[in-house]
Amino acid sequence: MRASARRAQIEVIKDVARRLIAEKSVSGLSLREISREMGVVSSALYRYFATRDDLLTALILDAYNDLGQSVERADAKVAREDAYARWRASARAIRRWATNNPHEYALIYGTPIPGYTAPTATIDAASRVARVLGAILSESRRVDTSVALARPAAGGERRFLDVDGLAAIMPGVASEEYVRALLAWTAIFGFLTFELFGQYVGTVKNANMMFDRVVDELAVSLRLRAA
Amino acid sequence: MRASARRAQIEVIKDVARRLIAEKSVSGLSLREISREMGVVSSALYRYFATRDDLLTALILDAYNDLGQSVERADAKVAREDAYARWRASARAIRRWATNNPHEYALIYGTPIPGYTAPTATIDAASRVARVLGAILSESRRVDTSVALARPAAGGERRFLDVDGLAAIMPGVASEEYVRALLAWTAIFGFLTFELFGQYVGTVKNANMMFDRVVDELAVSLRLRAA
DNA sequence: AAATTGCAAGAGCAGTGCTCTCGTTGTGGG
DNA sequence: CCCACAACGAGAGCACTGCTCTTGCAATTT
Repeated sequence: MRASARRAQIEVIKDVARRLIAEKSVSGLSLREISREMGVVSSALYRYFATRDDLLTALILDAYNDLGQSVERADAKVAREDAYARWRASARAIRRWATNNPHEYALIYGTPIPGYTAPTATIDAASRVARVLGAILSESRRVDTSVALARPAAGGERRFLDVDGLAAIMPGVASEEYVRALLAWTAIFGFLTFELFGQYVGTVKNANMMFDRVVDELAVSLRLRAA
Repeated sequence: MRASARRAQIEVIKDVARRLIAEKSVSGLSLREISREMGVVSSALYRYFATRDDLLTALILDAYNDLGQSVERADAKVAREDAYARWRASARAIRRWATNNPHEYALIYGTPIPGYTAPTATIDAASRVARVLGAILSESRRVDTSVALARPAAGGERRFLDVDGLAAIMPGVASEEYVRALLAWTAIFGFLTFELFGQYVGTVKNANMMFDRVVDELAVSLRLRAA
């Protein structure tokens, strides 16, 4: 009974923190304000989070899992064999989550907190999105084994990539494609970072449409879609 | 005489601030510590910067210009007509600057400061890099007018892009190429953000080599280089 | 019923950004 | 030349922050 009360209290703290982050920003989040909102004294919070960064770490973990779950669900709604539709739906789910939760996006994809050593649990949660994208690519190759490599590279990927880790995320995908796969992943989040952080001001007027174009362009590059 | 002393003092403040940002982080930058380093009382700094954010804005402006100048110089060293070499040199210059000044990179490409309205002067400085990349693409099209558009799109770019602004940055480039051009720009910085903010842990082992591969991939996409 | 453990309260410390007032000192116009 | 003005640094102070420590109460365990 006491343990569940504790878990509930932790959820309350995180919820209030999320609300305050949404109102102000992450830098404007203060434990004292959370405690004031909760009608409790600030030192009480330290029973649940030893430090402000610990609270932020918990929020980061939740954010990664929330995003990951959103993308997994979006992907699951599409016919398994339609790789392009899955790719598009997943990418759009990422953007939808990011634009709906810009501050939490900033929390996980923005400037890291000074002591930027990510706990392993965080890395695990962070990979959920990558796993979805990897699975789409992987299964598309299983369906259509005829896709010829446009530019069969030298294959020295082991020198600069963690080939084993990547093979686990997208089994069956030729290592010559890893660069393009990572580039697509990077481009998706690079786009959102640029959009949300204001770098597109003066160039992109309708980020929604532009995003779809970029997603299509990347789909071509990944050969999930014909040019 | 007094005006120059004032300018000098401003430079000292910014230099100390840059050093402290490099040591700790931008969030760990405090005016009081700057003042202590300078052997002056903290309120004295307010004669030069009305607010902490004003100081940061000044540092952001300097960072954009420093990066822009680095890239301009790198591009200038390469034979004008060799578009691919210029592209690669410029991209490498961006990465070199970013890895040499990670905290200043975070300052300009990381999570924006709460009051995230960028002054116009900042936007101007920020576009210096884009102008270099645009010029490379633009002049490459002037040299080789035979490049056929791989996928002549519907041409409705006006609906989601600031076509006029983009045309000013890369004159002579067909608007059907704008998406790919913006994508390349986005990918470069997306890569650096992922690299510097730790998202590549567990996948990319040698970011240096991977970056070159990505730059080549983008060069192909921009048709600055044959596949 | 007694002992232990979890918890909130409150005071307090060192630090922050920022404001205000007060002498001092350099500078330009009459 | 000298004086009024403006710029400047010093210092005190306000409201805020994260975090620590002690105290007393309440719930759980033994």
